[in-house]
Amino acid sequence: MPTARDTTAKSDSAALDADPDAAAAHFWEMRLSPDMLDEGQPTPLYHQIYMVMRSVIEQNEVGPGTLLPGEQTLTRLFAVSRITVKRALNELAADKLVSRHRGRGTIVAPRSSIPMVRSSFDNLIESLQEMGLVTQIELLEVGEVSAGDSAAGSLLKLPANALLHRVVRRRLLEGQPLAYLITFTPKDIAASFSVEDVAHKTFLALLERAGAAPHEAEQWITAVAAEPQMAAALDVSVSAPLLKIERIMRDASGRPVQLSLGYYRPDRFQYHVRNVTLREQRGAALAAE
Amino acid sequence: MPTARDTTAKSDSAALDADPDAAAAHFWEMRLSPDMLDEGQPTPLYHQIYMVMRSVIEQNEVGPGTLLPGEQTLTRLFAVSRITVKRALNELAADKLVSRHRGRGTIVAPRSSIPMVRSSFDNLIESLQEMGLVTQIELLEVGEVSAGDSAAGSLLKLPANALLHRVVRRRLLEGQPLAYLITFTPKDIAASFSVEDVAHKTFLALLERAGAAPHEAEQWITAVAAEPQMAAALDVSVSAPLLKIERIMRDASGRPVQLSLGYYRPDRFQYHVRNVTLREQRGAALAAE
DNA sequence: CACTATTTGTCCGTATGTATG
DNA sequence: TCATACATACGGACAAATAGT
Repeated sequence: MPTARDTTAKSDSAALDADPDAAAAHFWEMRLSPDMLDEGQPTPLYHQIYMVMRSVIEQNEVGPGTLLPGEQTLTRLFAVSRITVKRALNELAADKLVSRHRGRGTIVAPRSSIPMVRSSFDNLIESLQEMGLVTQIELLEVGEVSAGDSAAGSLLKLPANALLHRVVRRRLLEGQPLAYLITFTPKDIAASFSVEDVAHKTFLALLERAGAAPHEAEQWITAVAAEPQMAAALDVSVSAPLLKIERIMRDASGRPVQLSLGYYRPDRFQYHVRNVTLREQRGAALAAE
Repeated sequence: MPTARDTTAKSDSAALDADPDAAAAHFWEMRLSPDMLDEGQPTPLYHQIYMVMRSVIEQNEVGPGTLLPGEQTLTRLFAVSRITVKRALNELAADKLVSRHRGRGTIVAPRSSIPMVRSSFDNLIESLQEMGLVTQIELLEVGEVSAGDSAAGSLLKLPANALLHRVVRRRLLEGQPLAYLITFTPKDIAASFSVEDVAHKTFLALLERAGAAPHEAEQWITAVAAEPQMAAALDVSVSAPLLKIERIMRDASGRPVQLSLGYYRPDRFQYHVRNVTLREQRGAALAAE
């Protein structure tokens, strides 16, 4: 992780320890290469380079203030023309990820520093406050849909002519968009929910009041590209990656009482699993093989 | 799901039930629209259309034998020129997802039916076989990196001059790309790993042999956009959403013994969590509020 | 202060790819 | 299929700003 003027920078090579600039150069030589790009892809080269550089910055491989290699150097490292490199760097600048100045170079911009939520579902009682208090809810839509018109109907195991209570909300973290949440509840359970209720009370409380207290839950976690609607609500670009958490909650009798679809900004929310025990962890290890 | 000559086709509208062709037309009218394309994106329009149609086919929204709308119709639905639609359909044909015949139209090809893996880490001993036997591993890279040159070093809590054993692999499911896996192991633990070992044995076995049997694991799950390299390996386009699972494994003494970064195709892998108990589930419910 | 090396900005001409009608 | 327009990518050239000598 080379920093612009960091005389304490270390490296594996003793020769590089003395010279921080050489250490930084070594870092980029190792990190960037022409085979990170693919001519066969329909995506333009400048955007592929943009993706690589953005990843380096967002994954904190280089810190704010770091001087990126010059256009000439990147031209050599990626084996493309200078115009192509320039365009990639300009896209980074347009996204405020770097700042560019003639004669000075391209410098990694300071972090926006919006805190990240790490939701762990094995000890969430503690992070409950972090999650519940620092974040706000915005009610976007309330309405009804036919079970037959929505994939939610079959997941909740309802006949096609049944009605579903549908709520769309947005969760904010420190005033910044965090998640886009769609909740489906069977009409008979949601009959007593008023708009006021939905806007101000938790669904957990409402479900308990309706005599449909959740007893178990099942979740599927995956990644999706942001569709225009949620992209606008979450202030990301269309097709940006989002973490999707689909959850079905059932009551003590096993009847599905709620389906929720949550779309989370990955830069502000991570799903955390810890203390995987040995038995599970053997599975986890195998899955990573 | 309209099928070419399926008189039993159903729809939410009674009027459409009588005419299967009208029902199919209605399906496509609802499913496709110009909003699904983004002129502002660097990805060419023909490829965006290709992605949309491929998704429709691979998600089983239409079955094999289904007649796709003609080029004229797609030209209208997507609001692009006929040549652009033609190119998208030709790419689908090149991928053997459809067959095209003059005068007949474009027909969805029989399924290769790539199953989806649902990795649940609470009962993985059973799906262990599913995961271990049905999938294959390809070794892409083996090498060493300096801890200081990689973010992995600090995560494994190693000094900057320490060495890391780095392995890049690809996991295939039924011959199709499933995951791109990068594994970092401290050099002292990995000293006994040969290339043969890495290519044919599980890391779990190798770690146990090296006296660094994993005892606990911690995971972070998030979504990222595919970089060019992993996009090529996973056969997705650059910037496609991928599920990222970062995992640190520690031995009984708490020392980190391995860091693995897994990038999974969301259409072939989902992280599944079930049987969330009441205490956890109250937290889960709140997080979704 | 000038001089120089470095770095980004701008412009040209050309070839190919993308998209329209 | 053709003609047209714009985007992408290349190589090259020169100008303008910056930092160090």
